[in-house]
Amino acid sequence: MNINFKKIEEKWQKRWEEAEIFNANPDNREKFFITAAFPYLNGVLHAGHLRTFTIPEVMARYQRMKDKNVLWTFGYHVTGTPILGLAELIKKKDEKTIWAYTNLHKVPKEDLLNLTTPEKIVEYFSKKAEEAFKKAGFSLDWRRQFTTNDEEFKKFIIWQFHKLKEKGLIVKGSHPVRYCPSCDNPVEDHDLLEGEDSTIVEYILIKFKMGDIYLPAATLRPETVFGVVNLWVNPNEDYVKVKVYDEEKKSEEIWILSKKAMNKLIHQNKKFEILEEFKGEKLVNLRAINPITNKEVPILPAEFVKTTVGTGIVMSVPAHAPYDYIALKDLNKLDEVGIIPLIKVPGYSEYPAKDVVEKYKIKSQKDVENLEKATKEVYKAEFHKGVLNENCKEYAGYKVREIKDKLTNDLIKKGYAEVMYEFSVERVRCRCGAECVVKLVKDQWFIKYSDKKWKELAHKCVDRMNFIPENYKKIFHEMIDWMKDKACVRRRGLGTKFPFEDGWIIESLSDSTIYPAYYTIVKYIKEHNIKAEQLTNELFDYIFLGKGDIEEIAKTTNIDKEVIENMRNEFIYYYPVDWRCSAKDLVPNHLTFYIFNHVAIFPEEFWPRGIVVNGYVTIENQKLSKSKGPLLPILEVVEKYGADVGRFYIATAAEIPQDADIKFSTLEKTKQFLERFYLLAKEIIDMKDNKESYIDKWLLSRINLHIKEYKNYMDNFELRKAGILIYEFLEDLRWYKRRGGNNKEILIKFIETLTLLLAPFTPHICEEIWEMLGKEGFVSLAKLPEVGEIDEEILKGEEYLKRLIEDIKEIIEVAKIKPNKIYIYTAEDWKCEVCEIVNKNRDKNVREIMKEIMKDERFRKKGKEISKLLNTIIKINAIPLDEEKILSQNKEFLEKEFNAEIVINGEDKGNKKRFAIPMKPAIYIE
RNA sequence: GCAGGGGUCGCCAAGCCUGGCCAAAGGCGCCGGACUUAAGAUCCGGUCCCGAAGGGGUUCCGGGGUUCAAAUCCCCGCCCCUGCACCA
Repeated sequence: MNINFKKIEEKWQKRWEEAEIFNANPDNREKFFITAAFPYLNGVLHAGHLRTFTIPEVMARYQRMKDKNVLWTFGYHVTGTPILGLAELIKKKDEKTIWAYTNLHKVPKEDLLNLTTPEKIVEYFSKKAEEAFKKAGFSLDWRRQFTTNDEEFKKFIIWQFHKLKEKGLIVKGSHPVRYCPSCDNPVEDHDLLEGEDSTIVEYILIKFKMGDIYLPAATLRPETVFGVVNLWVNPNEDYVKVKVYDEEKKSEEIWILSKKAMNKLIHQNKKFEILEEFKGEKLVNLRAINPITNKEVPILPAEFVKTTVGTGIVMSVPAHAPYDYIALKDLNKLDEVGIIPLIKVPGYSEYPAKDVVEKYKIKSQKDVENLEKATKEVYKAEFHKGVLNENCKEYAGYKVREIKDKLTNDLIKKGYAEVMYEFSVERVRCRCGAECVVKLVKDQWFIKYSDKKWKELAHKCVDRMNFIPENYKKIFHEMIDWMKDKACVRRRGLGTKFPFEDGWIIESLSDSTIYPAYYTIVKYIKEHNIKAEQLTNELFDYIFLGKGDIEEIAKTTNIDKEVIENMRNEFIYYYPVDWRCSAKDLVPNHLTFYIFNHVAIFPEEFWPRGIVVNGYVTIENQKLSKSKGPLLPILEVVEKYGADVGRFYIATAAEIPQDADIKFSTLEKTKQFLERFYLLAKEIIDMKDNKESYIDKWLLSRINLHIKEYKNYMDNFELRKAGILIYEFLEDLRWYKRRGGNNKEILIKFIETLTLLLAPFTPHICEEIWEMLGKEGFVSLAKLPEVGEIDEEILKGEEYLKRLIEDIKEIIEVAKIKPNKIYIYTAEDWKCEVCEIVNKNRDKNVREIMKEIMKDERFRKKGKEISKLLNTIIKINAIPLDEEKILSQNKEFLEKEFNAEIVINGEDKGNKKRFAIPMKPAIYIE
């Protein structure tokens, strides 16, 4: 029973292409614009792409069958550094790269060694991607393809940046990066030997004063500044007195801090001139003034002070920091310097630090293990539940977590404090072996995502958008709140030249935010051979914003007025994007930028309408990896299992938000399933009989019920549920046959429906069957079936029979009887009446239903019995049915099933009749 | 740390929002049967424990609670995964 899927697929792909049926042009139908985040082309399309792209592909086909005018297309992302880096690695014949690309990406070695420039790589992999899309049967409009390195597209990006700049959203500033001083370069995760998962943490330096000298105390808890009773230094470490020049503030000050800290701050916009070097002990017992409280405090020695973190100067807050508390006790100074409570925390005394030191039985500052635990506990409790007390001046009464940011900003604004960046882990090392530092990059260009007004617009957009799954609405709101300014230019890589300063290239996440708009017009640019230099800012203003004088623009750009008008109209027709689909990794970056940039540039009617976020893909429980594998290229799936199999499997392997695990054995099963479907269709088409029977109506009802459910599922992107429904169809067919159904007319309707519903998932095999059914035209363009009559009673009747069969079977098995005669007794009338009352009061709860029943005096007499009955009726969800009629109609069927005589409501054998309940008849077997 | 997702009867995985057709769908695996020369495929049945009458018992990470009724709602705790940006 080998079916040549490959041949079928090629046949239909060719026909689709010849007929150009997926090319989209505006007309008077309702439009549907769906997009997926385009792929980055530093390799072949793999199983992850297959999932993320099959979701919109299936949806595009579904909507097309709902008679929508669907725009569905793709571009390629090529800007940035990875492709550049790949070209260099290939040129160098890097062993690991060669291995990965020949074995995982399946690039023949002779081809691979040729890919020594970014341009060649883009050309090669874009061809491969196109081949993969085509062989997977994607219904794309191929006239709209482009890459982000096309000169025409770059003009679009330049226009976008002008729009942002006009609104004041492109700004210059500095920002911290991980940096290797030895390589003199920022380092990315994969450049690191150690400390890959480190993040950059902001320490606050509170500048204590000693005359005109500052001692910057580094802290993560600036809110405790009100409770400082002394400062700590490490007596054995090296400290320096320095002249500090701040390059940003252009100011000069004298500081004392550890030598190590100075060496770090060199990278953070500061220049130093050493005036004096000494050991920490020299500072001991000097006094310094807290700039916030003006309180003078002594400087004391402590060994726990590390100079690898912070400045080597630490504020001491014994009420809330276990280290400080125990160190003061060690020195026997606690009484002398005092202890100031600041934060009230439920479950702790005035001095939480004291509580935990006692709780963990900490005896000295050398007990680091317990001190860490204690510190964590106090910090957590105080941050989450703590409220600042009256010692905290204007911040009194606020919760720590609410006021912390404001307090910090206030301190900085007033000049009492500065920011110092540190890694979250102690050691971060570059591949070259050198220790990395946090460097503050100067004169960097940013997109000002921190802008409050901008954020408000983004929130407004999110409020109106649809999200699949729904909880992403909340997540996007949070993303918008957390968004900081993003550096938008780089020195290296492919991409658009930054229009406002030479030497920069627009960073690749920033050049891919509003490109779906470009899809709507790129076909005109290609068709009319429009050159990059013709694509002026004024032209884009007109097309996307309706601004400017078209006559003028036509003249200056030398583009036909009509063409410009068409572009404008096509944009208006298809925009906004109805759904944007992506895997969840793009949520905190691309998808959020997508929203931001749309609301900044376009009027409200063109803001995004919806986002679909899908989970990841694993293969036999292994994460995908472009460099280590597994990868499973789309082309390999298509080759080994067939396009339809791959599509159906991946689209239904998991619900959208869940991660999907690809299992080869299940893929194999899917293949068998599709083969069965095809053979079944063939069998039905070849049928000669046309026997009508009672069960026909049941099957029709089931078909209609499934059509209805299918549409509900598909409209909500519940592809897995829609897929499972297809299997239910086959189960229905089994029951239909078992009940003696064999009506060709009905079965043709059955297979026709199934073909239509499967077509978005498995279009090739469906086209083939559609043709076998003698239908005109492509199933891809056919209309979905309407929902016909659903006869609830006949559905319930069959369900009743199924349940009865189950019951009888169970008795036979447990009692180990071989039945000769089966007696079936339906419930007495009064029980059916109760059942009816229950069904009429579905919306009420049990107690209320009981009240309703007890209105009748006859029932009141049977109080106890009724309450039991009521529970059972609810539990088995019984509805009133003419059971006796169903039984007698199907007596023959039951007799055949059990090979025994069936007696309906006959002599009460074994005193069983009294057990009968609506939809659960009593049974006696002999 | 912050945020999000998750822990279900061998495995995978529904259900949870909207409590009661939930001993809990479906698939895989396993066991038995039909078909077949055989294999595969397909079909029928079984797969927590007990049971010679459709029943009973014990289950949905652990512990409390709400309710006539909890896998589902609430509280506390444990464990796992992902993201935290300048990188596509």
